[in-house]
Amino acid sequence: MNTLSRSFFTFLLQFTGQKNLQKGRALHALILKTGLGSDIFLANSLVNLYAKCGHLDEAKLEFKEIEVKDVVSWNCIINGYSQQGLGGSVIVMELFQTMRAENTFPNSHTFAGVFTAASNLSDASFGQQAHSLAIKTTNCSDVFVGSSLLNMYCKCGFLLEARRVFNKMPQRNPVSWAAMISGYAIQRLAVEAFVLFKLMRQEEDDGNEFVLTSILSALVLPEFVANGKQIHGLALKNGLLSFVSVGNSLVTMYAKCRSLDDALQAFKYTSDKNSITWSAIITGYAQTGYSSNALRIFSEMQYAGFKPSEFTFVGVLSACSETAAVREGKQIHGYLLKLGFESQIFIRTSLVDMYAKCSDVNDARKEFDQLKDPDIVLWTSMIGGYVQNGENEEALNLYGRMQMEGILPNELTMASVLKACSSLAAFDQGKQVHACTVKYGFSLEVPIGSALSTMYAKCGNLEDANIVFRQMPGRDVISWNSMISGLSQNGRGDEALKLFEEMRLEGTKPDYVTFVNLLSACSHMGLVERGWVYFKMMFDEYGIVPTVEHYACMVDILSRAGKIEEAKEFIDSVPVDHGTCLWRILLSACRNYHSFDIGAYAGERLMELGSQESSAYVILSSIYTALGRWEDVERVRRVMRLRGVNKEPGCSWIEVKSRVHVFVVGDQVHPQIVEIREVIQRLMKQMKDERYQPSFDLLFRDFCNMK
DNA sequence: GCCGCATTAG
Repeated sequence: MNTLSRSFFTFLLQFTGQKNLQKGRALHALILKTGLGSDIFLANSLVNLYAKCGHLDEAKLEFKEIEVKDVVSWNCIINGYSQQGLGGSVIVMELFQTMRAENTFPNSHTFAGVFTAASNLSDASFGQQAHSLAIKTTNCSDVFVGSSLLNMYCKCGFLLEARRVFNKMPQRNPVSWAAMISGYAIQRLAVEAFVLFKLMRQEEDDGNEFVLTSILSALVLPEFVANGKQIHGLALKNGLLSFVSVGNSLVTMYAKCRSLDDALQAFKYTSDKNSITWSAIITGYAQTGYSSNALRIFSEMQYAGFKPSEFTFVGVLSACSETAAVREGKQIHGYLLKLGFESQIFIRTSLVDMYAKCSDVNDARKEFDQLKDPDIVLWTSMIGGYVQNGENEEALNLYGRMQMEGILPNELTMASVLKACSSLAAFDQGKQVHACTVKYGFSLEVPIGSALSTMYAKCGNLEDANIVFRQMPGRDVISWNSMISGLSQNGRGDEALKLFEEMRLEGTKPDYVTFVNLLSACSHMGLVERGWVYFKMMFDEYGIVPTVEHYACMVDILSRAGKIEEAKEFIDSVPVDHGTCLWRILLSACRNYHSFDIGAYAGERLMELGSQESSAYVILSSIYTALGRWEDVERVRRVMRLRGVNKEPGCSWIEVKSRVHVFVVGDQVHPQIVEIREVIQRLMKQMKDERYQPSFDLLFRDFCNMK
């Protein structure tokens, strides 16, 4: 009897290790036939067999059959469920309570499973309760208990607690090191992770494939690429490159460090590629701006016979977003429908994002509306989509609906909503959103801080913009840019230029937007020389190649200062294709300075280029009127009619008590139009009384008449 | 004689 039981047991162990359910079942039948089913060792091992094969229902059935359960019976069922992730871990909590209620004392094996369940659930209070019980009843210096415990604290975000457990461990194995390092990696603490990795190498060995993937996942910024290469070398030396997980982590690491050539090499040398390998290189290219490479590799992947996963689709869809490749995007949309991925929430989010970035905000909304319970990322994507497409009112409407449905925003939601407020100059609403950011406990880090200071600046409240800007714990180039442009746009150019000097002192490298802001500040203040200084500094000191925007600012600076001739020569020297915008600026300046000859020249260039802007034709014809060249006046007006150019009506808006009031030229429909007229009359009278001379010269009059 | 810990992709 004893010998039979022992040999059954040996086979059960073997089949469990092989996860061979078929042979296991046959053996199970044999055990019942021979009447050995009540042997506790065999009964526990049967529970374990079904649990390890993922058949938890059968495991549970066998577990219930055991009349006198011992701690191992409980351990087998608990650990079976804890390996099933989130769903199983909930059941572990119940099982653990029942076990204690039935007065079975947990041991170190139990706690290992319980801590794993708590980490799956990110349930720190469950984990801590179990921890205090473990201290009282179990030998906590066990390496399995220690590793699962510190992993639980890492996954719950208690890094210091995790480190305390880690430090106290009398012995550590690669699992402990991997868990602790990935704890730092999750919190983006690359330096701490790497320091710990070095400590491991000093103390013990080189780690295994799990340790290497953990440390690689921490190295996500270009400044860590050298560390990443060190790990790569170590993996090569220790023969760990044969693990596909290591290859995948290397590809991801190089891509995140923006070393795409290295990422491609790592990809090529990963011999046993899986779908993750392909997704990693595709996402890498997509996120570093090499969208066409991403799409090319996506088709190679299918050619190589790999089925794309949901993660692959997220990567290729983001590649389509970046290049606004709506045709490819729609094809990929069709493909993922065929594979049945459309109900996955982050696929839906990528689709919304793709359509919104392709300026197809209606299709984006269609995708958004198809999901019953959008999560916060999806809400944010849709709201951000509206903002990107200038549909700021829609963005605020949707945000209102989101609040009504009781969904809590995240930092990115708030940044988008603030941007909508900025564009609408919706001051009251902006302040309310500011209050919400405080209520939800968001700090003034990028992007909220910059969005807030931009909002205040765009609404004309520079003092509050500055307060927010000064309180930001860290400022990036975008924060500086938004404050500089806020000052410049509100007529405080001198402060904008001072702030730029402060930015340089603080060591933040300006980008091309900074220089657009600086040049536009110079233009408002009439600082021609200073403008030239910045224009030259941009390339000479920072290597930024000027774009049409910068050339436009220079033309503006020169022509506002009345240097019309110099502006014309400057435009003729511009080495890039600038379309109509530079001539357009010069033409306006010629109107103001009555430089009719150069004005006529600029206007003719605009007509040649087929300008669709009515004002260009209007000014040109008024210049010819002033010069008495009636045939040319007639010719300009004929071309204008022929091309069907219409004057866009002027439009302005203001927010009063959370309502936006829009006015169009010649507006008669505003409900308070009578009162508004009275105020205008009063202002006109006051203006006259104070002897202000409005400019009503010949050219402006003509401009008004042509409406 | 049975049971336990970790990694990569948005």
